[in-house]
Amino acid sequence: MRYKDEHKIETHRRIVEFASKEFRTHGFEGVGIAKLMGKLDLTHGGFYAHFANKEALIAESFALALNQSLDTVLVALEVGGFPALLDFYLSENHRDHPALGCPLPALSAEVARRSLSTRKAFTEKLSEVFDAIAEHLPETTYSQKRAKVSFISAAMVGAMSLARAAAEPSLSKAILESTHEYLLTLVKEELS
Amino acid sequence: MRYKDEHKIETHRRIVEFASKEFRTHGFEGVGIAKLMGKLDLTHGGFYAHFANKEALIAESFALALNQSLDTVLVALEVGGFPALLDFYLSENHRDHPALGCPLPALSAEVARRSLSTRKAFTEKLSEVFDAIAEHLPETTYSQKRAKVSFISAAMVGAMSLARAAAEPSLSKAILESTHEYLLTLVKEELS
DNA sequence: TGTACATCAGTGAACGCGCGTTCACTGATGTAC
DNA sequence: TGTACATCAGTGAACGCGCGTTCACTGATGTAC
Repeated sequence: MRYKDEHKIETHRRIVEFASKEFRTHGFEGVGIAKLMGKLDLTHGGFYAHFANKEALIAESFALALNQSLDTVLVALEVGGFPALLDFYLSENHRDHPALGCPLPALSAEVARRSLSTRKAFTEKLSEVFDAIAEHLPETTYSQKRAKVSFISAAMVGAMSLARAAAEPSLSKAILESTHEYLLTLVKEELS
Repeated sequence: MRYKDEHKIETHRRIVEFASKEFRTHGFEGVGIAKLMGKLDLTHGGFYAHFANKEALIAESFALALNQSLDTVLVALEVGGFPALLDFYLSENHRDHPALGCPLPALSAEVARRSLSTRKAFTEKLSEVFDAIAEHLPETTYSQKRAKVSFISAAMVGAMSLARAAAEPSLSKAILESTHEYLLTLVKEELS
């Protein structure tokens, strides 16, 4: 073959990687194929040599973002347990940089409105994420761990969504801080 | 004047009311002016006699949705306190009918990406909502009440966002139920 | 009560624009001789 | 080593479409006589 195998794979990877940031920043509908490809010094026509359509890019780049976010979460857990996870997830830095953060607060409401196949891909990844976090919990049964992970995730995701929407810095910060406080109490209780 | 005062006001109200449902169902970008007006048996041109632009409609109809949602929340609180609120908010019925439900899980991620004026209108309404709910809490200080409301709201909003995105019914239900369980424990603790 | 009139809520054609997608093509590349 | 060639990653014009917004207008209405 006249191009190395790596070549096309690398371009594909670059598109997915960049798209995952753009989607987190502007939403699925706020990112156009032509502009996206242009920012990568490519033209829009080539897009369809890599993806069946925009929906396929959405599913793939969402999964990448969730994987990357999970990696960060696991590192925090290994370094400092749940307190470290709360510190990093519920930080102002995370709030102010959606492009590099967890895709759930930025995009899960939009995922709910997309095709069934996109939602299925999302669901599978989310379940994997819950399982990976659950392993770090002290609860005895699997279902207890899953329940606690679901709750903590819901609270963190909701807090981040609301904190990003709030225009008043004090309100935004208060949402992050109170969620941090209550969740910290919850994960510390189990140690006593 | 040749039309009654009520006439234009009533048309304006119909547009905002219907738009608030459409936005919750399809997102801000998923609703077009022409189609919206068409469904109300009006033509798109008339829209600009009622609103400066689409952004103004977004701000106004989001505020309406949040007001209506607050009314429902307050009724639940008066009827059965926080347990009743959790029952209704974290129900499958609420999950499956976003058009008539709370706009926060459906739209707060999108609000975060809109104009500052829209975000300011959102922030003010959200603060009012928090205050109204806070009055039903037993905590002694205002800031304790606000902190608890922020946390409960964040958890409910996040749980609903994730539950709506999840394609697997068992996962979706599990998120709602575990959030319900943990929040119920939280609001019952204070009684002991 | 019946008619002429002024108002303005609502109409609908038109605008420029960006969207997702298709497709005939081009030209940089690795390979074969 | 140097050249001819086949491949296919990427190009860019074109498609139909819906978007938000503007604006000259129409015609249903309540009012004045």
